[in-house]
Amino acid sequence: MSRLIQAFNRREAEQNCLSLLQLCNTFSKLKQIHSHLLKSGLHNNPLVLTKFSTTCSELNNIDYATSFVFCKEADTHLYDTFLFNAIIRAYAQTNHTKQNAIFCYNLMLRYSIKPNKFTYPFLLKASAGMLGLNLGKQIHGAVVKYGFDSDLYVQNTTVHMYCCCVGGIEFARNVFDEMPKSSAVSWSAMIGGYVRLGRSTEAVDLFRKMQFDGVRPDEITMVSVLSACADLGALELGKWVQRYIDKEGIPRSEELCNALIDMFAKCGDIDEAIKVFRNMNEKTIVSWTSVIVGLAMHGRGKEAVDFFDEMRRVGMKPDGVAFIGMLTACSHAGLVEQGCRYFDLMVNEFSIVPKIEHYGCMVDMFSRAGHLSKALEFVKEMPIEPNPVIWRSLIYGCRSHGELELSESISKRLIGDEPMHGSNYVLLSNVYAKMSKYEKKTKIRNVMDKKGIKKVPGCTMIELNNEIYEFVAGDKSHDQYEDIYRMVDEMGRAIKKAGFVATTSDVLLDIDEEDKEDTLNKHSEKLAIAFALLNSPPRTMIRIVKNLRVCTDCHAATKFISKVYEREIVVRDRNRFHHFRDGSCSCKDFW
DNA sequence: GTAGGGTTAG
Repeated sequence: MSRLIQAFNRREAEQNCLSLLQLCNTFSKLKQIHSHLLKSGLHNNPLVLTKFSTTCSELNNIDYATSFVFCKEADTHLYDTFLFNAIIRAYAQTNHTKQNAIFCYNLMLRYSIKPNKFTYPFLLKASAGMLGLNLGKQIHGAVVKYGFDSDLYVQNTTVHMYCCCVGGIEFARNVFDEMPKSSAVSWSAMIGGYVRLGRSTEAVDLFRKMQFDGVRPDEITMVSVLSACADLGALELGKWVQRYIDKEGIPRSEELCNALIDMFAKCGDIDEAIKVFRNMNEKTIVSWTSVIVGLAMHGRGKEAVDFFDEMRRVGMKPDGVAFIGMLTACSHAGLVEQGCRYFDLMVNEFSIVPKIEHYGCMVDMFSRAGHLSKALEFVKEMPIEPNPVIWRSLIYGCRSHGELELSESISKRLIGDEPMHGSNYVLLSNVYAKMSKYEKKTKIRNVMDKKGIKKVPGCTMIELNNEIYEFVAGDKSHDQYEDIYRMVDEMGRAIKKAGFVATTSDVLLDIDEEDKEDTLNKHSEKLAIAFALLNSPPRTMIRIVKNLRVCTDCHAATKFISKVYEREIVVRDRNRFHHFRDGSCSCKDFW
């Protein structure tokens, strides 16, 4: 090696050194090269220095390069834009080193090294990951000041950066709207930004505008659009997107297939999701996990277990997310023993350190199944501090299994920790309602009113004839609302005749029985179902999406509706799917 | 010699 570097002339030595670095694939080799650099004096070469830094970064050890480049003895005359770009890029790539990227940028300015148009995408990427809107604005300001804001690459990264900052989406949209020219990348960045914020309707609208503007989407754009469909539960739209992808010859990348699987699973067509999965040539852990999570959401725990076993047979190694899927599957299907086995398997065989989410799944599983003391014991033995999500699953379990005192003591604590979080009050008040403690329930309600705490309003979406409709409780904003309410009344009479008795205990308000029933009848899911009965052909399936958990009364009523009106009704709630058919639900009343 | 957007859970 030393002979190679000490070649006849400096130029040749430089070239040799660059190719050595190019081929270097281990850190020990790199150290060897480093010592030869120092001996031969080649460390005083800007090209070599930059390549050295890039190689360090590729071997995940950028700190090694910087400690050398920026040491006290270093020759600062060697610093140039390329060198800084390489280092900033390396730091921007890794989540926990992003602030170093900004630090190096400041250092660069201090040495009067001019940033160029390549510097800013790295910096914008770094500030995107740090979520600081002010920092993002500063970098954007510098971009404008140096005149790099006319560059398409820089513009796209700026849009992405603002999308990633809390409260930055409108800034992103401003930059996006001002762009004289755009590419699929610009649109994907903006659409992806809306999707990440859960503003899926806007994402879909923007996709439509993209087509109107004649910009050809690529497979990355389609991944975000599918993600929006999944979020909305818009199956028809999702199917249309799938046809569009085929028609336009957009390549089906792994990620695109994964997004298709996820879309079908979240839109209620798990069998189609499995079909996409089976047709994939190369399945990744994400593909497997998406199917497992999908099966879990549909309460098909046994099949999820089969899938997991198949995955292991073909040699795919499960990761922490796959185990979350499995634990959720067990939880939703009441497979407590299986769930415990998977938890042990994860820890002991796969050496995965459980995160709070894994513990959350376990607590949820125990408390749903009514093993409340087991759940509490588990919480006590957890090596990490339980979070409010965990306490809330305990209360949910308390409600289903009549544990009044336990839920009161947990709620007290939760309300102390998060006094403005509405669901902490709603959960407790639901426990009271379930046990007919109406005075206590009213008291909670009054506390909420006094503190100005709002319950998240229930909202149900339904897709019909290429249109997405939204309903909230007592909604009168729809053109057809008179017909809808008439239909709700008719539904109420029909199911009563068939033997349905309203379960009024979930209603928050303390009013007399008849009024309670009236309030129940205005629940958003009932409005959506009535709307669907009015506007879709007889015997066709009805699919609705609810933002909260479905309430006991609506669940019971929907069973009767499915029988009386001969309709299969698929409800996606915040947690899972319910398939209602001929008077019963796929969740077997376990949710 | 350097650059941009994406998928699984909670």
